[in-house]
Amino acid sequence: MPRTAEDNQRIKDERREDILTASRTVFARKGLSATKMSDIASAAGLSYGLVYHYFDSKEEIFAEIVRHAVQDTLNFASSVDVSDASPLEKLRAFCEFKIQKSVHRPEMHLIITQAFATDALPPEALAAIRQYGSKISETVRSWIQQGQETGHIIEGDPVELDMALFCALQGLAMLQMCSRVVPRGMPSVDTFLRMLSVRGDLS
Amino acid sequence: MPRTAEDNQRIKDERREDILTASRTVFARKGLSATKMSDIASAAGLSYGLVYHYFDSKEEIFAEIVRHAVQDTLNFASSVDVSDASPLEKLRAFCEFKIQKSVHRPEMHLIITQAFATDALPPEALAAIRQYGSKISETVRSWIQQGQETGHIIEGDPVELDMALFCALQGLAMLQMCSRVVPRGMPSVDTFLRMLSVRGDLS
DNA sequence: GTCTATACGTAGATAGAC
DNA sequence: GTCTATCTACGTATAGAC
Repeated sequence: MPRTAEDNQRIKDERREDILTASRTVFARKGLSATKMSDIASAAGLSYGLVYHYFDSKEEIFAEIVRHAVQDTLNFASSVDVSDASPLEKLRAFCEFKIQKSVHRPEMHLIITQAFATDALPPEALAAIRQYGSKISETVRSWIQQGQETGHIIEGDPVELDMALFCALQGLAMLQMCSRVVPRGMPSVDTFLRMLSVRGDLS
Repeated sequence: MPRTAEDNQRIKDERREDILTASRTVFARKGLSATKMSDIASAAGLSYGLVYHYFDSKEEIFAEIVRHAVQDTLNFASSVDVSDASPLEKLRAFCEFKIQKSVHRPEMHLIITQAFATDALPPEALAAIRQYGSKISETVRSWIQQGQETGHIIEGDPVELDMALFCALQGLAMLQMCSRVVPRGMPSVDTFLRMLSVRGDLS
């Protein structure tokens, strides 16, 4: 009994997902240019040529991963933004999200950063990245400003505070990726939030 | 009048330094594997083949840069360590050093990190890197512990606090490297130190 | 849909001229 | 000491067999 068109489509979707999943680790570990298509193929358990059946090029895979990662974070930030939580709670939720991602999928954040730094990247992926950067920091900054108005976030330039938080989260993803195990003594959300919160608001 | 042996030696030293300086930027920007020898050559204003007169391979240049950067930071940390400053002041001095380096030579910190992450690296460079990681964090951790004993640093696992600080500094270098200009609103030392210091010890 | 074999280009490294 | 020309290896992408 031959496979139906639906079966084929399902296989195709699965393979695409396999490739993307495998690529995430390899890209984060070795970077875009150092990653060979053969690396991806073997990581995904596929033959070399087959990868080209699903993606036109290495850069296309990279761009796709970036798109997904960006969308993921943006979605979460938006859902938090429209919630009725307090500004500090929103910041906490966002940090927890990023930290959790850093632990379980450190590739994500790191690949986004690579995309920022790298030169040779498809224009579409670059556009997504730019949007991500401005949109996220814009949102986080608004939380900080609201918190300052209610007196739960310390005074100071929101841009600076936003950057400080970004740096901490960024560095965490980096650290997580380098040390290939989950190290004991991971920084807690509270430690990071101490940079922003007014004395006494955290335990 | 022919050049003396000293002249030749001086020229040789200068060229080596030229190559290293030029390489730092390129490596940080593009990563080890994406960097071509031709990139380095043109960045240094030299011909392609000449680079091989001074270095045997691309990896050797990279390793040399890493060694320098590591030594630089280690030296500073040691000099601070033996000073009679308070633990919090030592931490502040170290942060200021790293932040300043991040601003003026963001390549440094970023290249060290790359070296951590990358797989294909000369064994010697790897050894230097490992030493760096353990030595630095060991020193910083000792400052944190001393500060906790004198009551100027908050209670908590020193390993965790050390990591948090490391993340922030790490992320800053990354950010600095990605946004190719010196952005307004750079995080201040105080903001980072708020993660560690007891309430009221900072302005 | 999946694989292996091949053509093409590019980058690392060397040799030899000036 | 400095350059250009060349050899070689490897990685991308494609073509064609199963």
